[in-house]
Amino acid sequence: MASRFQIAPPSDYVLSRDACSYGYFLLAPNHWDPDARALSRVLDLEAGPSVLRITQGAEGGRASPGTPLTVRADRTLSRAERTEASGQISRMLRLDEDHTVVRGFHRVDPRWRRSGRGRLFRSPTLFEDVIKTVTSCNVQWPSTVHMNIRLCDVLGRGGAFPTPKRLSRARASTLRARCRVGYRDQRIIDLSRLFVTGEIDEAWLASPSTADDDVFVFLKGLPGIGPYAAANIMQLLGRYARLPLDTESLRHGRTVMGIEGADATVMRRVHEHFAPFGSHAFRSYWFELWEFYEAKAGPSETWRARELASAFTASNLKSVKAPKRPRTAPGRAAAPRS
DNA sequence: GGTAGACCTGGACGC
DNA sequence: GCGTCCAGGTCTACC
Repeated sequence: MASRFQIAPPSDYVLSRDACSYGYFLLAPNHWDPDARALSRVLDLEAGPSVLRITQGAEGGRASPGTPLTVRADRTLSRAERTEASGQISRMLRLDEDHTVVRGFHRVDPRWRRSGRGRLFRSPTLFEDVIKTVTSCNVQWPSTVHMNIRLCDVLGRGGAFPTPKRLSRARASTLRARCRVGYRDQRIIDLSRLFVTGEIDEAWLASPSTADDDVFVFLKGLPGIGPYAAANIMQLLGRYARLPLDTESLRHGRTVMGIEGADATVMRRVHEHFAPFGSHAFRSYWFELWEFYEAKAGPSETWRARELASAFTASNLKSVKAPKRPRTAPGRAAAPRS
């Protein structure tokens, strides 16, 4: 018999808004159903994989903020498995960030107060976040989508994302030939081994007593992790002060912010622009980018992964004009959302 | 410390 | 359908 249980989210939580807030919600094994407003994925739990489906209120309807999340599993889960699943779902949906955290962000950047945006989707585990970040480097979005589908199909139990143990035992040739990860093959295996041996310590990385700079230096020393990937993993850890600047930042700087000049100049000015947002810098930066993507492809809660993949190639993005919105620095009046 | 080139895949384009 | 070019971040060798 299937299991069903509920999770109480923060009082301002809206699943369709807060889950559809970062590209990883479109990457396997995650599946967002825009019609039902439901997030499904396989979790590799103690007794084996289980397909979980998360909804808020009536399927397909608009739930009011804070409505309990309903989780349905395709098999009976033990009490321990329900606890395990709840913990992973909480991490994925950032249920640890209550309304006071989001309000704090809106005080610094009031542009997002009306929509309520503030939380960013991530993976159920740090390991999955790190590997997904590696698959997003040096490729365009469709390749990232395909690499994650193949990793789950080839190496995940029952379609789940592969565990560190399984990936650490994989052959580089399998990763390259069947998962199409290219030169990332050995780096992914090496990263997985570091998780298995405990040399990557999530508790230390996530601890408020660990300085951002120390985390950044540590991450940058990992195989396959450079400055961009390290900064991205930091935001996935909930450390939002540093920006993962990449070619998308250049495009945003030029087309949306109107910055001219050489790449290094644009990068520096993008960094300077968001620095005043302090510990919320990445949120401000990201929701500007997200608004641009929504101007191109419609509201993110309507996106379908496979249809969307082709829309997010560099050539397509370059051809789209940015939404018009006055840029706002911290403390200034909020611009109305279009 | 800064720079150039290799790494690999898949999309775009020309024929 | 095939071949070529290009985009993308990290790593290594070299200056």
